[in-house]
Amino acid sequence: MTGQVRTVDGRVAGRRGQATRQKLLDCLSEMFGSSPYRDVKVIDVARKAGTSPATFYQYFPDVEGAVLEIAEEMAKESGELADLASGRSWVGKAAWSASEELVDGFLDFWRRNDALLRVIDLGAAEGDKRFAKIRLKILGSVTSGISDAVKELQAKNRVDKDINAAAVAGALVTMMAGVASQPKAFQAWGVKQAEVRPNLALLVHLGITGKKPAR
Amino acid sequence: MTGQVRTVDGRVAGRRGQATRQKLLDCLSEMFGSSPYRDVKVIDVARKAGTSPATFYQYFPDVEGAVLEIAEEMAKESGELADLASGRSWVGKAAWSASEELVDGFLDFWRRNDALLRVIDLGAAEGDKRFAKIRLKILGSVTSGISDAVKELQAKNRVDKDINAAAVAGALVTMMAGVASQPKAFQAWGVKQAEVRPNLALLVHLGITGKKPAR
DNA sequence: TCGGTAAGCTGACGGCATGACAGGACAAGT
DNA sequence: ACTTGTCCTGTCATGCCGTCAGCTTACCGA
Repeated sequence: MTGQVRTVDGRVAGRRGQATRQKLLDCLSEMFGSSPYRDVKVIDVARKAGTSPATFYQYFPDVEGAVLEIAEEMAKESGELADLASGRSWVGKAAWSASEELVDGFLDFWRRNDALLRVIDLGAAEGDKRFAKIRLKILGSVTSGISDAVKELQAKNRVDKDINAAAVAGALVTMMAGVASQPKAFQAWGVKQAEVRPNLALLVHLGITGKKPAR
Repeated sequence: MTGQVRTVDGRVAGRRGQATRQKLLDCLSEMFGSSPYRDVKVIDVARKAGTSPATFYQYFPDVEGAVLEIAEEMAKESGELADLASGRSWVGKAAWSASEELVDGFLDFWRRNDALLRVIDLGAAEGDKRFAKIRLKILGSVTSGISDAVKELQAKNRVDKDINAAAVAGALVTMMAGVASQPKAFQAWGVKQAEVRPNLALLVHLGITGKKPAR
């Protein structure tokens, strides 16, 4: 699918080249966890990878370019999210456990990749289409899964027809993403971590089925 | 309340000084709207304000310091948000219009200040306590307003007692904030702007009252 | 074994941002 | 006009950015 890996100046990267390239990506990933986005410098990444800034620019046009690379990688892993909403039963008790699992799976995924996802969110919000595209790829599968669930319930007359399934799905996904990326806020509001998940699951259940869960 | 405005080296700023200081802040605000956070440079702000970088460093330790200043200013204006949730009736038809007005007011506020709020969110998510504090100040009033509404309904036995009011309120506020900061995402999911607000209001209504709105 | 070729890496450079300082410009009062 | 205190900027050292030429390394066919 993707052609060979190429350097900025057009040469094809060999074994060794790909290794250093990957090492640079790894170091950059790690860096996002430890220092603010604004302070991530090429020279630091290069030093950490035991190479020079010039080498970095052989493989990436700039820091953003490298970030996009990492993000693409993560987007591939985000396929696991799709199963959290698709192919589930959203009726009765099954709907409640589906909500719980959706919230759990989503929050876990987000917390595993929080630093990177923050950067993607920022880029997308600032209007960068490349970041927006990746964000869509990551969230799209869950969103359409939820959207389909709502539409199915609408078809069975279990949910009002004048609800826009996609809008509700998008809002619920956005809610989960937001909650996952600001865990400290809930602490400040006097909410324990353990309390967040069930209450979030409740809101998801309410949003999808329009009813209180039957536990 | 706040003491006199002081320069970095401790002198008190006079009339003229405060004027240039303010101009720098204004130019910085404007800059956030037009260029990515990562690329905002002191020299650009200074040039835009018709002064020199040295002057900037007279009044602010760095870009972040200035951002915090602007953010504090905005936090003061965020008092208007408090009235969107407090002192409203959350029963029957009144609850529906309260939901609509809450969503409208919140989204408008967020979109008016989106660039700055993005930066605050990022700072808070990255663990900077100063930004987290400001974020709390902005969102706290709405959150506690919603939280109180839920608690009141719980007291009247109209909402289950095992719901954590603060957790639900926080999640709803986070949802609104997330939706406001990523309007493009909904477009990509095929949802028109006009569709977002009513569906968001529906979710807010469901979350607070636990019931579908009586329209 | 031995060039030849392409890949891989780095030193070094001009350019720009940062941050500190001293001294000049300015306004207001005497 | 002179003084005083505030305000601004020229200048400098430092450090990062992004690029290039050129050196080293690995691979390959003869």
